[in-house]
Amino acid sequence: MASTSIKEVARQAGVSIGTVSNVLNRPHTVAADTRERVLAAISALGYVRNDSARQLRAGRSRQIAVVVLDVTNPFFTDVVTGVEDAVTENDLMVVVCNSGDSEDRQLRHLDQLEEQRVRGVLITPVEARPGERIERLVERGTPVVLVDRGADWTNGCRVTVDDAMGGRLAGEHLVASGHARIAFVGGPESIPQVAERHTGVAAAVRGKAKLTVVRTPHLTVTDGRRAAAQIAELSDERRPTAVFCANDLLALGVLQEMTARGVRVPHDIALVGYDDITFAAAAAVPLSSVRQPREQLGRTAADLLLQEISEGEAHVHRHVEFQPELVVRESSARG
Amino acid sequence: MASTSIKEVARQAGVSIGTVSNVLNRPHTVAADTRERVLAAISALGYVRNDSARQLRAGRSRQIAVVVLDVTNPFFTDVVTGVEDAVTENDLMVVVCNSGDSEDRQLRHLDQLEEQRVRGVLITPVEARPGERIERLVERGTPVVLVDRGADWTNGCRVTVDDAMGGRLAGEHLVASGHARIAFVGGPESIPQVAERHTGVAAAVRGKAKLTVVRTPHLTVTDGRRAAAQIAELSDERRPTAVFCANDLLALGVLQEMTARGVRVPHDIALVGYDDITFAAAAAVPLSSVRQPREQLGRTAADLLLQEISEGEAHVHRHVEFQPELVVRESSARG
DNA sequence: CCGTTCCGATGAAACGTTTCAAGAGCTATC
DNA sequence: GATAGCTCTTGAAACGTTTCATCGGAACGG
Repeated sequence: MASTSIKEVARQAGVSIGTVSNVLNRPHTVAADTRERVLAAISALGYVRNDSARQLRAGRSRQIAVVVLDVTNPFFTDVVTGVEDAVTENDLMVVVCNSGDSEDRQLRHLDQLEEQRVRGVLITPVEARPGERIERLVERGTPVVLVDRGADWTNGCRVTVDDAMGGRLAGEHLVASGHARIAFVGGPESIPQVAERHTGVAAAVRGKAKLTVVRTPHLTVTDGRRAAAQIAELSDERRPTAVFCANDLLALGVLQEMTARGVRVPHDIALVGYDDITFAAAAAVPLSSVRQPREQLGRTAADLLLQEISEGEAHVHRHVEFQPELVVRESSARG
Repeated sequence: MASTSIKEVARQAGVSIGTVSNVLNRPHTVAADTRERVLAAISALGYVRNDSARQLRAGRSRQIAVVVLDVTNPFFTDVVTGVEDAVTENDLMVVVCNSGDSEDRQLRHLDQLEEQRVRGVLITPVEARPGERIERLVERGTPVVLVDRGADWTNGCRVTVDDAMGGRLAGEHLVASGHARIAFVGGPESIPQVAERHTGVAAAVRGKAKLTVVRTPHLTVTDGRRAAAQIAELSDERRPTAVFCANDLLALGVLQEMTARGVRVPHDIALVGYDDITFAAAAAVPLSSVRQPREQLGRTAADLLLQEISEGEAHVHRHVEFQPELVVRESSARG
């Protein structure tokens, strides 16, 4: 309980505390028998290093932080997995913080993290672009890498996925499949990702098919069902023969509502989602979807951070953009 | 970059460091104008408290850790959310560690956490019951609460969900719906949860219906499809009219395969899953499922830990068991 | 036998807080 | 005008490491 310190280890082993420290940090500089004695004392006393003291002396911690928007969102948990992969070799530790989409909690986490002198921060900020708090963090010398956020931010590295390209891929696929009337389901446009995906599909379709837009208040299954109901009620000659949704939840909702109404997917209407969540492949009709390299996003973000940490002043910020990939499944197979 | 210390704040404000510390920790004991001066200096210099020094002095940290089996599993992320809810009021911080089902990583995390002198640990250990490392942690005075693990462990608090009861609920529901031949799909039995759910359904069904067991190597959608194929190929008089799956992924697989084979759910075969993951309600045929109070599990675990922390020696370990709840949806509606 | 070199161990300083006994300066009381 | 009792501030010690200059002694060369 009363945690034993290096001092007691030293006494027990009959050496000075400097020697114990050497055993811990530079074992080769210590004579073999002394080392043995110290190690014996350590395990006899159940000594555990005190990281606070260590950090205090070192002036910095050995942790990097990932601040995610929402731990319950598979996108972010996959990113975290990628980060952990990249970091494990270095003797750094990853701490995961959840802002839960609350600016207040994000703030509290950043305060805490700065007090802990973390070596760096990977963050998808609640706001579309990093606010004053994050800028201050950077200014004071903590490297920050932005994940999937912050167009035209230049004070740090960024990793993003090309959402316009994702929209384009979906659009091109549907046009190539011969669809002349296509709907884009998604919203609100204030989410940059949604707007970009829209832009992308619009560009791909332009001049080749008619694009209808169905706005949704959010990106949920329920909103998808509502949008599908709207679409299903259009007259035959106006009803699109293909739907591209801004994410998979919407697409699942669309699928569900269409099935309930006897509209067959893909026979009567083709369907493409976005994100390729685990359940896309497992849906009643396996869902075509645009996949983002989530783990790689995390891995790369972590690599950039590690580079910035090791390069110090010499570091030049970089922006890495990933290309998404279209996964074609039954829901958009040529009927 | 060179983080400013309390000392420079003191100099800038023309007071002693003790006074600065007082402004930070007991503002009311400091004269108003002095306080103002100090606060001005703090913001002018961009001073950020050094948590390591603080902790070193205090002898303990202000963090509690949650070590989860798998961050990408929605079960655990919901538990984490519950923990965060419970902890926010206290000025403790939650750090999330992911053992990724690897004993090695779990070990590394526990070592790190102990060096950091965390106040307590919430953990679902990789092993079925806490191993030597966890016992040592407890012995040395770090409170540990086990989440959904560790039958008959007495060295700390535990929270669990009554899996046998979950199985029983599903079984009773299906029997009450008039099914005479029921299948249990799941495996491996070495997972305590699977075995308990099996026991529960067996008890509920005994004497009222015939229970067939279809073993699966894992708990995935693919395994569910395979199991469904086996079931679909039985002769009409032997084929069960209802299936209870050990988790929702299996159930989704079963649903998919049945649909593909033209077997209608629930008309030809009823289906009940376990976990009530988000996508259970969003499946092509909304899935009946046994729901576990995931967030509450986390909240309660955190509460127990906080109690143990505050009660100290006087603390008596407790075991809280939650009852799951059956959510009936279309997949098991009376045909 | 002396000077040099090398190996290993030592002791003290430093990191940035918090805490607490003690002191300084006032006011109120007698 | 001395005493006591305030309020506010101070200075020093302590927390447990790491680091680094220093030192003792052995080995070695001349």
